[in-house]
Amino acid sequence: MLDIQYIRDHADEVAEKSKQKGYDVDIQQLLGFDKERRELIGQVEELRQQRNELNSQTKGSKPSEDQIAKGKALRDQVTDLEHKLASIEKEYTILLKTVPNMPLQEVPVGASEDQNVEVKKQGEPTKFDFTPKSHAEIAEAKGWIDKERAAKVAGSRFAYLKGDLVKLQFAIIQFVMDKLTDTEFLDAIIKESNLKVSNKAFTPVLPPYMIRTEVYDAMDRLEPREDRYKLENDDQWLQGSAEHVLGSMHMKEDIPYDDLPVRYLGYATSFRREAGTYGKDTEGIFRMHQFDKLEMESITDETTGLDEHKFLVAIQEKLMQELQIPYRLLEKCTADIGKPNAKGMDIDAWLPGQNQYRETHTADYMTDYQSRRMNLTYSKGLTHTNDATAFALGRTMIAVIENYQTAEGDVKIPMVLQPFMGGRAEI
RNA sequence: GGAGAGGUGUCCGAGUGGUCGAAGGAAACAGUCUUGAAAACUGUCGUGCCGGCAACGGUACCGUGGGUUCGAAUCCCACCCUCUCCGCCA
Repeated sequence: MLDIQYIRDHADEVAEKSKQKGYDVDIQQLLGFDKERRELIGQVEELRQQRNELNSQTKGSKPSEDQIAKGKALRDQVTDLEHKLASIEKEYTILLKTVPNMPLQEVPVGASEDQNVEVKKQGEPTKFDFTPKSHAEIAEAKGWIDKERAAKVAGSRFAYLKGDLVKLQFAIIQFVMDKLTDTEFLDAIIKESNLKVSNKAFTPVLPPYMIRTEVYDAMDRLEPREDRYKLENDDQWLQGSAEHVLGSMHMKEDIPYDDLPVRYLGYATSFRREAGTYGKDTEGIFRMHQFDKLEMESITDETTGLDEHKFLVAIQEKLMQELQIPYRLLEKCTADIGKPNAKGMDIDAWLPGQNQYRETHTADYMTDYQSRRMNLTYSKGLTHTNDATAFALGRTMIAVIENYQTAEGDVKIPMVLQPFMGGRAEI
């Protein structure tokens, strides 16, 4: 949640920026509730004060009839006002929660993802002297993806991945894990991109795939819950991204400055209902209900947060470069960065079979210099910033398959992945 | 699934109706002493909210939510979580 004090002080700005993000929030109504709420708090606390004073007079001895009568009267008044306060507070909180985090100044204003701004293009789109196939066509020919049987077993938008495709996925995982735990690799990126960040290695994490309602909501990632999978008999959900369970890992903890940055590399199979996206992007293994991701997650302080964000993006770029996959870098516009985020970037890989760039990685930057959204507590007034970037394995695989296909229908494995594929150059 | 134990401040831990925002210890911070360090000693040391420019005042918080009472960390009810043992399963 955005801090109410920040909203009071910057009402117009908050209204304007919420709108830019696509959230039409009635700030004036919110401030009305806030005012009403504060008046009631004042009244309630005054009554409580009276009650406490009465109690401190009577302690130690039996209270007189008169004192008891007075106490009873006070109790009734307090209870009455507390009920009123509770109902106002409820409406107030509902409204407050709809206010998104504020985008940073540099985030381009835009009404949809079409207005994301291309920051750079790296590598020439792969050209073939034959007509490239899409990943779905290649996978079908190779027997790598079986959606029909998956539908029989699990329903639509699931897939069995088989054979070499599975090996490819594990190869990519191992490749990324090796790189991110290698401080020399990180050092080189820091130097190259001229960032003031630590070269601390990422800690690999296998997180739980389930998350409690309360925690999910505190992460501000629960809504819209139509897109989440709820477990019927428990107060738990299947996580929709490793970020959800990694970001909440240190909830309600103090993290000493000296421990920063905290860096995790989480691997998780993630689950989304993809409600409302029926019929869209369903070719091959796009938009599955279940997908695998490697997620980088950093917790930093307010002075290094933005550099850390740039660092995570630089890492993703470097990984793409090492895989020699052409890509473009997008600065996400206000409408696309997501409710709890302050800034975001996408890396889109070139997909020859589709003749277009498609998102493979994303980087979200959250900061709560004006918000307490995460419900995290930090030592000595530390403002936390939190970055998450996802390395979508399915999408990356698609990019590898499409960019490295041969006229014979094989796929040449990038040099960097070959050690993890048993030294094979082709599959 | 059965049985038991337990959830108190950064941590450990006391506290069974008013004198408790909460003993004691540890850690941390500042200082005295010391050439320096350790030890010892002294002091500081939770968070949210409301009001206030501030000093500060008020209020709430002892797993969560209800209840009893003039008054609840303490009594009652429900729930959640953690741990141990047994059972079952992988």
